Formats: sequence, C-alpha cells, structure tokens
Amino acid sequence: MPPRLKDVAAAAGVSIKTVSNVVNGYPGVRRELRERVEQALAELDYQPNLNARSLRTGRSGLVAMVVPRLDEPYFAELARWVVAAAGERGWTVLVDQTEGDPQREAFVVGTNRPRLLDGVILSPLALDDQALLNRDPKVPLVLLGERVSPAAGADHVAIDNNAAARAATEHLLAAGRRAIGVIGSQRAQGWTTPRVRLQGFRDAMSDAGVPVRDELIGEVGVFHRQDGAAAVHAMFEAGERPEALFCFNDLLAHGAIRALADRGVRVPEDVAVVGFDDDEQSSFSVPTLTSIAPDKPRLAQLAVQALAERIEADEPPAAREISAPFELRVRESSTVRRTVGARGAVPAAE
Amino acid sequence: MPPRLKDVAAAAGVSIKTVSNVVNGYPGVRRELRERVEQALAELDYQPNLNARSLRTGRSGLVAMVVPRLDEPYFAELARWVVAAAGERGWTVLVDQTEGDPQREAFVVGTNRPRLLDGVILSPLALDDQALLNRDPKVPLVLLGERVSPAAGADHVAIDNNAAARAATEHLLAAGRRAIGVIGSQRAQGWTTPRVRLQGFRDAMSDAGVPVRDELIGEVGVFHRQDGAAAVHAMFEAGERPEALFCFNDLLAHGAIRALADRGVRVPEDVAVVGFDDDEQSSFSVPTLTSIAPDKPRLAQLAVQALAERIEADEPPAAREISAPFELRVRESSTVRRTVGARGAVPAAE
DNA sequence: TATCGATAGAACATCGTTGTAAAGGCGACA
DNA sequence: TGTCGCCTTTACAACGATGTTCTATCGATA
Repeated sequence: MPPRLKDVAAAAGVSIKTVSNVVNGYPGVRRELRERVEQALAELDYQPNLNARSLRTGRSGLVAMVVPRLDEPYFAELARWVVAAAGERGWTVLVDQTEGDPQREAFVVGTNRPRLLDGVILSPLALDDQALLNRDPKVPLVLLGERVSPAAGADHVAIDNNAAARAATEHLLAAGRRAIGVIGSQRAQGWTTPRVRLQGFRDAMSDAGVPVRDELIGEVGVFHRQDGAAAVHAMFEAGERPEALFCFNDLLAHGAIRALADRGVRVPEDVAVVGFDDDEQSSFSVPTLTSIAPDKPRLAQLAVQALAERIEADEPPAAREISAPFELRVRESSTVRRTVGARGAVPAAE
Repeated sequence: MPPRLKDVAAAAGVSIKTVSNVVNGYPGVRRELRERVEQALAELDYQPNLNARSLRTGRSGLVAMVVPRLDEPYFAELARWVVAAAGERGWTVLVDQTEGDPQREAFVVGTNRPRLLDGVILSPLALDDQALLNRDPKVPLVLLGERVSPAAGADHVAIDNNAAARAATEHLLAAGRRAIGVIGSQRAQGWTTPRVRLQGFRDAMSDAGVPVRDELIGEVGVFHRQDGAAAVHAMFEAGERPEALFCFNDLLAHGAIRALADRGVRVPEDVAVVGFDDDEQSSFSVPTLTSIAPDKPRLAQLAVQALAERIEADEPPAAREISAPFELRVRESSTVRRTVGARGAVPAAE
C-alpha cells in the first residue's frame, strides 16, 4: 500500500532505477529529471522499504545493544548514550536484555540474530571466553565493560578498573580510614570485573602498608541494592566494624547505606562509603554518594566508533583494547558531613 | 555466505519449498522427508534471513518501545517488562528515546519507521492530539502512560491517575497532615498526566474539607531530581512551610528529600513525602519513600497484548482505554521514623 | 557530414523467502 | 486394467530495492 519506487517512477515518467539513483544521491541524473523525480517523491511521500534495501545490500542500519538488565541505572544510562551516539550515524538501536544468563549472552554473539543486525555492542556479565571463541566471527562485536579474553576477536571498551579501584581506596586512606572493607566480591563466579576491582583495592592497601582483613571482603551474588544491604548486615552480624566500605557499584552502595541506616550507623561519621558508576541518583541520595564516574558518553561513543570500524572493514581487524577516562567524584558519603541546617551546594547537574 | 534454503534443499535432495515448509512447521510433509530436511538444517546450522522473510510476508517480528529517556528509572523498569512480555510472543523490541521532543514523538507515530516495525508502544510526554491525528493509521500503536485524546485511534494503557493521586493525598491527610503541597505541576505545558494527578490531589483535599494553598503547588519543568530539589528550595525561600509534599514521580521526590536535607528539614518528622512510580531505589533510600506503585509487569503485558490484537486485526479496532492496578506502598518518608538504632524490617524484595 | 566518445537512462537479474498453482505419485474403485 | 482423486512435492512468480549491462542520445571533432 505504501508507495514504491515503481509508483514514483510511474508518476515521474522515468524508470525505477533513475528514481533509485535520485533517492541515493547518485550523480549522473540530469537536473531536470532529478527535479521531476524529487517532486514525485515528495508528493507520494515515498519511504524506502528497509527490508528490501537491506536484503539487497546486506546492511540493515540496525545494531543491538545488549545489557544484563535495563533497569540497572548504569546500563540504562549507558544505553541512553549508545542510542544517541548510534543515532548520529543513522543507526537504529535494538536493546536487549540477557538477565545475566550465560546462555542468552552466548546466543547473542553466537548467531547473528538471523542477519538482522549489522553489529552488536554487548555488556556481558557471565560470558566466558569459551562462548566468545565459539561465536560467529562474522558478527561485528564490541564488548563494553566486562573484560573477556582479548583473544576472542572483539574490541573491548572500558575504563581502567584497577586504577579506578585504587583511586577509590586511596581516597578513603587519605581520609584517615584504615579498617576498609569492600562490598561486591564474587569469588563464586569467574567474572573479571569484581576481580579486577578487588585487586585494585588490594594494591592500594598494600602500597599504603595497611593490611586487608578477609572478614571485610563482602561477597555478593549480584550487584543489586539488596545484595549490598545483605552483605553489610552479614558483616556487622559477624561482629565486624569497618570504618569505610568501597562498594563495587552504586546500587550496592545504596543498599549498604540503607543497611547502615537500619543499624543506626552514621555515614560518613562512622563509616565512609564509596561507590562505582556514578549513577544520577548518587548526586541526590542522603547522604550523597562519593563514586567513581566513568565517562559514559565517551564510553558509548568509543564503542559505537569501534563497531563502525568493524562493520566497514572487509577483514575483521585485530581485537583492540580501548580505554575511556574516569574520575572520582567526592561527595558527602566519604567526607565529614556538613553542619545540619546549612544549605549545601546544589549538586552538579549532570 | 550463511546457508540459505537453497543450500539446505541441495543437501537434503529436496526442493526449496519443502525445506521452507519444514522450517515453518507446515503439515503435509512426509515424515521421512521431514527428518532428512531437519538433519540437513541442523548440519548446516540454518538461520532464516529475516529481511527476506519480512519482505515477503510483511511482518518483521519487530516492535518499538519508545520512551522519553531510558535513564529514567520508571521507563527503564517499564522497558524491561515490555521487552520480557514481547519476548514471550517471539517479538524483538527496539527501544528508542525521544528526549521528550514533540517532533521525535510525532515522527515515531507519523511514519512507520520505513516498514521495519510491526507496531509501536509509545510513552509520550509532549505528543498532542494533533500529531496523533496526523499519524499513519496503518501503524498499530499503543500508548502507555500519558493519556491523549481517545479519538486518535490508539489504545491507551495506564493506571487510574486520578484515583492514585487521591490515594496518595488521603494517606497524607490520614496521617494528620494539613498543609500539603505538591511538586510536579506543569501549568506551562499542556500535558495531561500532571493535570490529572493535580486534580486527584484537589479532589481529595476538597473531599476532606482542607483548603489548597496555591503557594504550595510546586511547578517544575520536567520530572527529574533536580527539578524536585529546585521546587522545594523555591517554596521554602518564599517562606512556605508545608507539612507534607506529594511528588508526581519518585525522581522529583528524591530531589525534594535531598533539598529538605540540605535545609535541615527532617523527613518525615517535619515534612512527609510521597512519590509516584515506586522506583526500586525508593525501597532503599534514606528515608525509604512512600510511593504509588503501578503494576508495571501488568502494564507491560497489557500493552503488548493490546498491540498484538491490533497487529493481527485486519481492520483497526476502536480505540480502547485499558486500566492496570496500582497500590500505595507506605514507607518511612510518610510515617513516623522508627527509633534510631533499631533494626528495621528488611525492605520487601521486589 | 560521418564517426567517435561520453554520458543519461532503461532493462534485467538478483538478494532469500513464501504463496500459488500445477505436476507427480499412489491407492482405490469400477 | 484403466481412470479418478487425493496427497505430497515441485516450479514459478513475487515482495521492493539495487548493481550490472546494454542502448540511446547528444555534442564535438575530423
């Protein structure tokens, strides 16, 4: 029912191919004809059929952004920037969620969602090297966040997690805290992000000559608020009294702060808390949360750019390791709370 | 390069169409042949080319979920449920953001993203009736959330905003608060959601015989945290001292609570706060936030179902008004705070 | 004026799939 | 044994777009 090239061609009195040439901006169409065709295009309100075009050309202009869960603020914010960056290239983004299921992640990279996608940006949680090696090497793939083996032929875009964890820890040390714990270790799973962050923490503690107490390494199942709260309760019920907690993401930190409030423990007076991701909420929570802020727009832009290069390349290029900057945003949760009643600075608008 | 029906047919020694029949589960293929074909399918790891299929059938299995911003928790949670509900129907969801731009919203409904989509679920912010009337009536459309004119030939799925606002207000009245304000009025824009919620508030106040003071109607530009904070600061700087604030979404409420903390005003002792949307954060904030909780999984399911019915119908059915349940979740921000030091109940896991 | 070259436009095949219609095989009945 | 009819399978066209090849037209030059 919608107009086709054929209809436009009939209206303008030219061949189908000439209309196609006009639509695609090819040179070599006489001005007079071009104008006639353009008028017909406008009159019929022609819209190309993308399925037909992509069947013919092999390009769909569609890329997938795959995250564990859309309702985790970090991924939602990241997705927002990826959609924006992809839009600038004329791409449309299809967002999918894996719920952290390894099978679904493997599916995403293993089969080119039947030829519908030009490429995939994946934020894996559970994906292991094996699944990546089994993947279809024809699907341009960029990993955003979690590191997997660099041998897998996919670019990897992330911040330097070790350096970021060190920065967070050094900040707490500089504030005079010694009994520093972490929330977010995941010994059970083989995932790399928590491992790298934990290593950064240990490095900083070791450099400062402060011992790490294993009892202050809080284990979690996943990185959600309730896991952060549960880890804090477990730690305190075991009799531990940390002076500071470095949480491996902001959700864990908010859960931890909530649990501390439930126990009547003051933040930051009794326990300083630092998070990771700098979710927007962290600028508004009570107390506001000190956090590692990855440059999300830049991460998204780099991922989209890397994907574009892979899509356009004839031969799959070698896997690259691409790094984005981060910064530590110091807020109330790790500093001495300002006097109650004083009007604080308005949190920086993001 | 990937195998086509043609390749499978050659491998199995049958015609292309027979393979197609097997792939699509049509009856009337002899068992022996079917098994031979299935084996060939498995050996070649055949995946149908969706572009070709959809060019031929006119169905793509792709629907769009269009929201203002993915990083607003309410929309992110909703999107999560929509993706899940659509997945059960075998659909893939393409998530897009309008940033609240009326032109982009109009574009979404005005042109069938060149024939790529089977349908659209739209959470509009700024869309007006005019744009809806101009839309392409061929694109199955379901509106999720904001109400627009029912004449526009699109189904509308939402909770009863007036009743929800009344429930929130009555809860504050029942707690003995009288000087109740709202945060989230948007007189400038013509959007309906804030208008309906404001009306529900006025209705409840009027029913209770409590006067509404215009100075306590907080205007905002958009529904973000910083707007909630700014509205509170403006209200207090004008010398107002409300006993309670009904915020039109949770982001506004979190911003408001932050602003109250900056001013040394206690929540809920001095000011009770109620939000709307029941974002996950609201179960963990300090204080936890009382909020209207729309049944999001149900909203998503109803929207997907309504869309499916529209897609399958030959004639566009009449526009329907579909309602989902909500409930008021009472938490710390509107009740007397429990004694500091006591261990509170663990927030209900979602 | 005749020939050549360059350029604009058209005809055709093709991408991978599925609907339609026709062909093929088989058993049953007369 | 011949014919009819049913059921399975095949051949063909079509969805809408684009790359390739070929033809027609025009102006310029000898």
